[in-house]
Amino acid sequence: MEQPRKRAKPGRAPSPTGRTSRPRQAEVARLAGVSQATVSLVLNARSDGKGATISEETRQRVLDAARSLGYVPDPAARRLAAARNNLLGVFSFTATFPTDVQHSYYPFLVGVEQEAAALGYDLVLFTGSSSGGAGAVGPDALSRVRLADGCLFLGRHVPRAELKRLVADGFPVVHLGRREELEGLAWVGADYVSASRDVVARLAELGHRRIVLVREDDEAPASSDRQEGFLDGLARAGLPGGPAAVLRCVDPVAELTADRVRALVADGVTAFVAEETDTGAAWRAVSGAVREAGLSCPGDVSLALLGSPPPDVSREPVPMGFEVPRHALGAAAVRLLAAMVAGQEADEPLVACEFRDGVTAGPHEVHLP
Amino acid sequence: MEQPRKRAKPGRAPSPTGRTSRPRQAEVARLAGVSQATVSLVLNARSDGKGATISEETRQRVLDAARSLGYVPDPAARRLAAARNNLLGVFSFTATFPTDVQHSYYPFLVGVEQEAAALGYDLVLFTGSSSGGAGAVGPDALSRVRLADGCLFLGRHVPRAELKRLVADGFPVVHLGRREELEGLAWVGADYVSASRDVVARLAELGHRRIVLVREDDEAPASSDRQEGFLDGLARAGLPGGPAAVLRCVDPVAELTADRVRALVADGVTAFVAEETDTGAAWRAVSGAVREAGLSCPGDVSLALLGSPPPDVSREPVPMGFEVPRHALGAAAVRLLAAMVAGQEADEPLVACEFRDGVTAGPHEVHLP
DNA sequence: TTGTAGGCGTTATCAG
DNA sequence: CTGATAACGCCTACAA
Repeated sequence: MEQPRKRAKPGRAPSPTGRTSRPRQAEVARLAGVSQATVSLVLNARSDGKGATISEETRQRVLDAARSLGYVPDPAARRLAAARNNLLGVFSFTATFPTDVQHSYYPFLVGVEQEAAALGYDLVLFTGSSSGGAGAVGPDALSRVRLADGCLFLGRHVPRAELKRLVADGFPVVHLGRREELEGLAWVGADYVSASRDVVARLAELGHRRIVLVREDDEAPASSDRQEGFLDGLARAGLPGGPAAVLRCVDPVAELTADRVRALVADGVTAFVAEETDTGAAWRAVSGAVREAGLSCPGDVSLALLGSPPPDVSREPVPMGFEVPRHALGAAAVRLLAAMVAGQEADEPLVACEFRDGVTAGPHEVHLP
Repeated sequence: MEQPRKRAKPGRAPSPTGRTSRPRQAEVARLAGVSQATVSLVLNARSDGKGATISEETRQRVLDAARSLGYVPDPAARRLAAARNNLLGVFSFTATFPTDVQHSYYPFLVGVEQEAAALGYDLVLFTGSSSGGAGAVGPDALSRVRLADGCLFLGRHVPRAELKRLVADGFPVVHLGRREELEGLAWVGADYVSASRDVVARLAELGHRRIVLVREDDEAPASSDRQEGFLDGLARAGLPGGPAAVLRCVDPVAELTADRVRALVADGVTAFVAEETDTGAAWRAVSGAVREAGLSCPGDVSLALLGSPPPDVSREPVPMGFEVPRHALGAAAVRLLAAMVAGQEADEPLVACEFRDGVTAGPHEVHLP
């Protein structure tokens, strides 16, 4: 029976570039006088002692041969055989690198990259979420992410149906930012509740007895969390809470006039806490109104900001408050994703924010009657 | 004759999670009631009319099956079979997202992402170049990039041997930034020569007859290019060039004193041109010394900066000069890389800089004797 | 201790 | 028009 002859270049279009092929394990094996499998064994010697059943002499011969040939394993083949490609996806619903740096995911990506590197993963950036790029825009645009071992999602407007499908299929998915509406979707977020509570606690510690929160009129989880923590902080300090402690403004800058601030202060308020938003309106309103009212900041009243100051006012005095740990969030998301990819069901949804002393809050001396 | 039975999970550790593995072409085929090969044919339908010998009905069945299964081709397998990935690699020799945003590749990446999206490629960020991550630091660290169809390299310190290997093997590689030392390495860079020449031309047009360049004492291609363009600009305008027109400083801020500026002006110099460097020292020195010398800027002398002003002086008057088109550079690099991947030998190494009028240069009235 | 024999998922060729 | 089938380069259970 005649063996079918090997085709010269079977199933392969002639390489357009005349690519010279690199040495493979088979050639190393030939040079070392061993089998290809042995080469593989030697090259992937388990560092954990186990399975290292290769004679030192053979080992050296193989190593020498590999070196002299300049052998380098083919990553594609390696990954194919390992049924895993060490790739984590990153999918954002706006351009990952928007022209407007302010709105970018950059700070998160710093953490994402670092942690991915530490864990031995490379990153796939799926493009065209906005720009209408790589994946045809069809309803299965999201499906491209399956090429990675798992995928990280950033951004607000997530196509629920698509994502649900991925989750249902058991594809490892992590969302950066709290997102509890979607059953079974893993996420990591910042612990705004604790952080806000801590800020209030610190103000109380400084002697403040009447503290108000200035927030915008939206229903984002990030806002509710802060309010919850704020009110909880008041309660724990035995301070008056309730609706009176919260100023909910549609347009903070317009509504929080100098007069209003003066009235509040006259009424006994000694500290203002602003929530952080995209626009930074709440903080801008508070600090502006206080200044206009002619009140000195750490002296007459104390201010705090539940988040990071907007970049364009970064030259102003640093407000007491907390930093959203964007690096840490990115890193945590990657850790969680990697755990899911590895089949462990670890979860670490909430990441602590870092308290920031700042210079806008000081002790409040209780005035004697 | 008994066929050897397939092992259940041959050569593969039992999946710890029992995670459902990604669907393969075989399953799509089964669902569609065709052979796996047919699936492959349908999915890679040649757009160039040829070989599209598949009945429309079958085609649809296959497509539907693939969609309903969420099928996505395995990039590793695809690569291994000598096809394309639709993946472009990005490899930087420092962290791609460094903590210090100033030194980041962000502006380039904006262009890279946009162009990749437009061309239908996703991006693979190879991590750990610095952080010692994914690819163990071995000599084969670079070779991971072979998973992609081609790779973009950013950064100064490139392991020459490794890169050379990739290039020699015909793997499509593009370096972002001029790099002619390495034979055969494709690159894209900014056209500093033309841009600098244009700045001089503009100054000459404004009536300036004695113009000097202040540069630092390094040998970076970016510096030499600017000087070359500067001198060429002088020559074309029929102005005095030669070494006298170039102030080469080891420490510009220290060497370019107010006195020296005064002396130069007394000698007939009416315009100063500073090169752009990492530190921005040349520009800082020039603008500082002129100010100290009590000279008004667009009035007494004109200034120009061959590049973008350092961010920390961005509130100062915008200097005449040019912008390094970082977006465009990133985009051009991707275009070139994509062309190489497609087997075309296109090249567009030099990208034009954008002239910036600024407010630091004005007409020079020739004083009557 | 080493060699043998699949098989990972795709692509492309070649007979039916 | 479709179904086998042979690689691609590597990994590993199992036999010798």
